[in-house]
Amino acid sequence: MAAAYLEKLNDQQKQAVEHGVSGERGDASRPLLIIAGAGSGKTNTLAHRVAHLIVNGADPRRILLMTFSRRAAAEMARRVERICAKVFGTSGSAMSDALTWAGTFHGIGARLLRIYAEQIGVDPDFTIHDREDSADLMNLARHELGFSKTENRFPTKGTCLSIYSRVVNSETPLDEVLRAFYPWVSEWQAQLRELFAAYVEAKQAQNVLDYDDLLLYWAQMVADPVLAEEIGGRFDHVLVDEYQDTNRLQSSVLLALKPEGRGLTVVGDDAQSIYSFRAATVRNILDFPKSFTPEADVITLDRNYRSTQPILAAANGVIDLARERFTKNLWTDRQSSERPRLLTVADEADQARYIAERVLENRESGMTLKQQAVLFRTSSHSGPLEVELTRRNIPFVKFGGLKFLDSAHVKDLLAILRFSQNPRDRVAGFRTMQMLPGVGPQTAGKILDAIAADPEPLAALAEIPAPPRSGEDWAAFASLMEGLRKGSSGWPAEIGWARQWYEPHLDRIHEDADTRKADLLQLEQIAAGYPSRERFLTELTLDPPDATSDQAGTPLLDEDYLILSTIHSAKGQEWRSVFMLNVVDGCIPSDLGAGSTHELEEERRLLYVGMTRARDSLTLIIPQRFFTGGQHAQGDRHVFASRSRFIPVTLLQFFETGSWPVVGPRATERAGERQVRIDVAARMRSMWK
DNA sequence: TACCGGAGCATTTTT
DNA sequence: TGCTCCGGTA
Repeated sequence: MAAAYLEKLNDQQKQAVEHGVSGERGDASRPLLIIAGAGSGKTNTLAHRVAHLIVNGADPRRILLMTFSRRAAAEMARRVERICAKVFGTSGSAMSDALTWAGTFHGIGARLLRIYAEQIGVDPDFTIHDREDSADLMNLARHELGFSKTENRFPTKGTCLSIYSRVVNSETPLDEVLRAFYPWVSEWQAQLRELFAAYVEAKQAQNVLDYDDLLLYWAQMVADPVLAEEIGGRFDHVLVDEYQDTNRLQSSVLLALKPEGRGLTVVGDDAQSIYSFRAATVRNILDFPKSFTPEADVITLDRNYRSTQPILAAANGVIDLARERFTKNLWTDRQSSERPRLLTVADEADQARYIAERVLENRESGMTLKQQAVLFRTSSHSGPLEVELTRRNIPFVKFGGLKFLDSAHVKDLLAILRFSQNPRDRVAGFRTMQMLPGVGPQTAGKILDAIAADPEPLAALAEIPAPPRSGEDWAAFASLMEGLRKGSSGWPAEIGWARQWYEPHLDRIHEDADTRKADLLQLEQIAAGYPSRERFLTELTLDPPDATSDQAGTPLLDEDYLILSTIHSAKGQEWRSVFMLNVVDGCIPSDLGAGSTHELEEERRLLYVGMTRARDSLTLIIPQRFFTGGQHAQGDRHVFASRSRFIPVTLLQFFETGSWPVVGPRATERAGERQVRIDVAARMRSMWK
């Protein structure tokens, strides 16, 4: 009976896959917690479990699979499909569309909200604000309430939004949140409450939802017993990945969906919890078993298939020093004589040179660039390295940090589309109007007020007399919006229209209009992949393209490139060779994260997560001296750094320590490089010719 | 009322 | 450093 695809799994994995499926019917509904250490084949196990459910008769359309990112969901669906294809023969590919409910918490939430919108009094045409939009709206409310001109400085829009978000996501009262995380703004508690009330009202009046609302409204829906049963009843099985990085609001949703835990499986690793800044709490995973009677079953996967034994030993050493440990040490039988390297270099420039050289050496010996990755705590840490890689023509793609969507021109174009999708969306409208010459905040506000009352606001736009200084641009704008309202030309032609209207304004507003135009063309390409404007806007907000490459535009799918990534974005991934930048106090742990023990412990786990991404080779680099962002405007801009406190002397035994460059023949080599540097200037100049 | 320039300030990680 | 806010000017 045992299916062939189960044979490659180890006993624990097999147990996790078969739990409640192959055995007695009676325990089929028992909730399950899988504690899966780094590299323990977690994704594979979960995929097998889903496939196994399907093979044993579960309806894939009634399986809800929630992962941390869309990318992870897609990967999971792909694997499930492959396993099923083997079992069912060729017809397996037919089920690729069948696993329809795979996505992130936020994505699934958005989808359910559109379905049940009418029942809960929400207009299904709502648009979704990303972080920046939310901050802008918060700012509008902040200004209207007069908090921007207080004697003592009122917290900035970003801080206000963070506080609001944490209150919502952690289901904790405002005063507690302020006390624990924002003690310096506690004097503003009353005003913040007022601000948040205004913010919520504004969102509702404008028919927009922010990220938190997608969870919050979902939680509200399932707080109603009838709706809870209806929505919960859509799914026979609910599986959640990366459970250690969910917050209380998410666990509330989950428990309301499946109060008895029937068909519920969650997977995670408390040692890899690194999202508490987003109100994720490790308590979710720890308290999961006891949330049910009888308690959920727990299966632990502690065999690591990824890293060599010396790498694992070092990583275990780091996490062993954690203040609280809840789980296991990982083990492996992948022997190797190569210990991870702990390398001291003079500064960030040397760090960059070293990596460039090593990466090329590795490639010479047959390791592609894609099999190598450079990880760092903070997106900006990779700056000098990016310069060095560009100089040497080493292609790379960077994950994390600033995104494509954050650039002003892309946001402009999206604002036009969003405004036409939902004319009540004030942030989008504001932004759109102000692209017109001679239209500033005042005029934009007045126009928006004037059309808001009309049942067809965009149609009303045509009736409005052109603002005095907008001249002929107004007519073109009005006809564009009219066209977008009617949707007569369809998707994706609409985005082309909007772009053509926008381009002259782009030329006027920005110096470097040409590179920006290329971005817009790329956006148009991406847009073509979506069936409708609404889907495009929603999914782009929920799942922004997360990579930026040095060659803007071309999707580098076939080419070879080096991976640069923040540690956060590296979650769940692995590479043969991993380099970690700036393993020094102040970077890991980050100065900002070293406040409470809580935060400090998370920084430690961050280092652990980074180290456990490596398969064969791991190098931690310690620049002794580096530039700071310029905090000390007049003072010394160099900072002398020391090895991260997470690697105390007692752990040095796990590493091969050394420094670079090695004195001697290398010196001439470096002198040679310096001459090459002149080329950079030449390249810069040639950009303008 | 739009827009420009200067001053002052905060400063990570992401759905 | 790069962004936001503020005040002066057209």
